[in-house]
Amino acid sequence: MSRPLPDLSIRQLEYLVAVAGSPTWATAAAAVGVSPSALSQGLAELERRVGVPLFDRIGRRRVVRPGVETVLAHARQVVALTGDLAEWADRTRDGAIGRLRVGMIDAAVVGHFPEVLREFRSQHPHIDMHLAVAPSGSLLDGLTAGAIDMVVCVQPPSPVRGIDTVPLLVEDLAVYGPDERVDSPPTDWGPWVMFPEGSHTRSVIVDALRNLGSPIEIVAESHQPEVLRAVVGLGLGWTVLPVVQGRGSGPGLTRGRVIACRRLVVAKRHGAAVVPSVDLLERALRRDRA
Amino acid sequence: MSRPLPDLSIRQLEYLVAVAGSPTWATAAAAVGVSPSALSQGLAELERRVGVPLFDRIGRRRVVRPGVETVLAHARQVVALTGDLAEWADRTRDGAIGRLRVGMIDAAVVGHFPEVLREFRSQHPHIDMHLAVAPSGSLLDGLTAGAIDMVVCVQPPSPVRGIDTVPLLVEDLAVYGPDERVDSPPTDWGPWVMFPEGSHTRSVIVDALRNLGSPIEIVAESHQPEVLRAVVGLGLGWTVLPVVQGRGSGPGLTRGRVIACRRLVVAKRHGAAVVPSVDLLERALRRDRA
DNA sequence: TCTTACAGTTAAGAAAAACTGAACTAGTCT
DNA sequence: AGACTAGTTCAGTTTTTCTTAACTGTAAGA
Repeated sequence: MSRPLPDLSIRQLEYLVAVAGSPTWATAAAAVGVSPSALSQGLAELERRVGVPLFDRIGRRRVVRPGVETVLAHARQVVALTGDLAEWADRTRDGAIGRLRVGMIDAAVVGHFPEVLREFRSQHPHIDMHLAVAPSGSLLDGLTAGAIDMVVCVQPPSPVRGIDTVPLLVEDLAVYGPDERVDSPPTDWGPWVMFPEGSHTRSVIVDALRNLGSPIEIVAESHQPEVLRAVVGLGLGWTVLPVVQGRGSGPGLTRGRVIACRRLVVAKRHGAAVVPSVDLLERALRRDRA
Repeated sequence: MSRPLPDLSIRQLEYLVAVAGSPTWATAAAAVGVSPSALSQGLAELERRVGVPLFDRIGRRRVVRPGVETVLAHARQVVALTGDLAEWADRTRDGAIGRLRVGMIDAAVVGHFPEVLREFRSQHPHIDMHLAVAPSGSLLDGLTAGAIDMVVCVQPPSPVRGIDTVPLLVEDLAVYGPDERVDSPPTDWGPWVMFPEGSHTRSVIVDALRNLGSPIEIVAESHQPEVLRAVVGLGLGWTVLPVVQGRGSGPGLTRGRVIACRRLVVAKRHGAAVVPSVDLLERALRRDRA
């Protein structure tokens, strides 16, 4: 049943609406901002394409025939819908509305950017924003799968296919131990309580410790810094944490030297279109860093 | 508020709908019957005009972004509306539906074309038909005013500005008198009961009588032939009627010679578009005459 | 009746848009 | 690696649409 649709242009439908609402075609032409000739030709073309006579000549002017309200109604409706779409596009383009699926690691959410996120939320209430907090690896999985539009995570040890990363900030990783032994030489450190195997941060840490000559014995693992801190507090071992998550020292938790740093990046799908709302958030994050 | 609307073409919206419903753009291109290249360029243009990114690249294929359902919904709606319009146009074009405002003089309705009208009505039940029955003069007024699309009436004595007439049929006008005196010489005829001043038929009749040398004294007037016949039956005078309306002779009503003829014409506004439903009726009338 | 003004159309040419086929780029599959 | 394939870009052609200018037909004054 899909015979070729008449290829009416929005422009022509606009002409028709304008003509129906103007005393004379010349004024209608002025209203839509074209020459009377263009209007005349455009409407002739519209009439030809619809294949049904649309106008009557009355004296020296032409009027929309009674009996073609169907067409006129169609024109009005399409023009109105297009107007709505244009408005939607305008607002979407400057980020006033839109959909935003972000993934961030915990440190970014609670450590670095809580204020940025709060402010973004209040300044763009019409952006439909979802925030996924998870380890870098699963965030990047979500990104490739298309469930997330933008990720703030630890720079992957090796580039990931289909994902572009841009540096965002560098943060220090410090040793945390149960007491002042944290100031002893690295060879005396440990055992360790650490992020699980596969964690980007863990690979950074393990590399650094190896370089320092520290023995690497791991007695507990968790993705949650709070858990790691607590375990250290129980005296079961040492850990290495981003300083934003170490919160200085405390009872049973003493901060030692900075032994490495990890790079947080903004990751997006390779070739992903620039979406205003996403772009807006990324700018906000970078602005905060500066 | 009337910033220029984006000039989206129906065609481009069709592309979008096709792409959303096809596994691959190539198949979508085939579905709408254009080359993949055309589809690609068309959609790129659409995206440019809307001003908002519409697609994501996933692997080597492109998919409609989540978040632009707004645009997709708009496209679907407009395409559907256009389909409806196309269907309406098809049916209107071959006269299956439409609006039809006809004016006819009484003789045409009850004398010449009752069968044609009845059949037309039953064969085209979806044509919204209105029939106005009135004297020729007021029908033509209605025609110029645009209230009527087509008129069957007596040919006006002189051409009417803005109205085109095409002959339809010629009918005889006969003298009717109270008794066999109708066969006497014209100089003995009368007095007359006649259509009112201004009637086209009356001017035809008066001309004919004058040529025959009959005295023209008018004692009663009516637009209604039944009334004229009745008045003649009462013995108040003579009349001249189209033979279809004299219905032969009767008590107190004797038919005499044919003294003139009047031309019925089909009248339309000058420059009026050919509307299928109107055209259809006119053809039916002419077919009946042949 | 002649002139003038006006509403809309037609004509000619320029500019923009859309299409096709061919060459090309970049993921995917084997 | 090599063949394949989805989609894009390019070049050239056709189609559409616009502008200006000349033209037709109607209305309105003088």
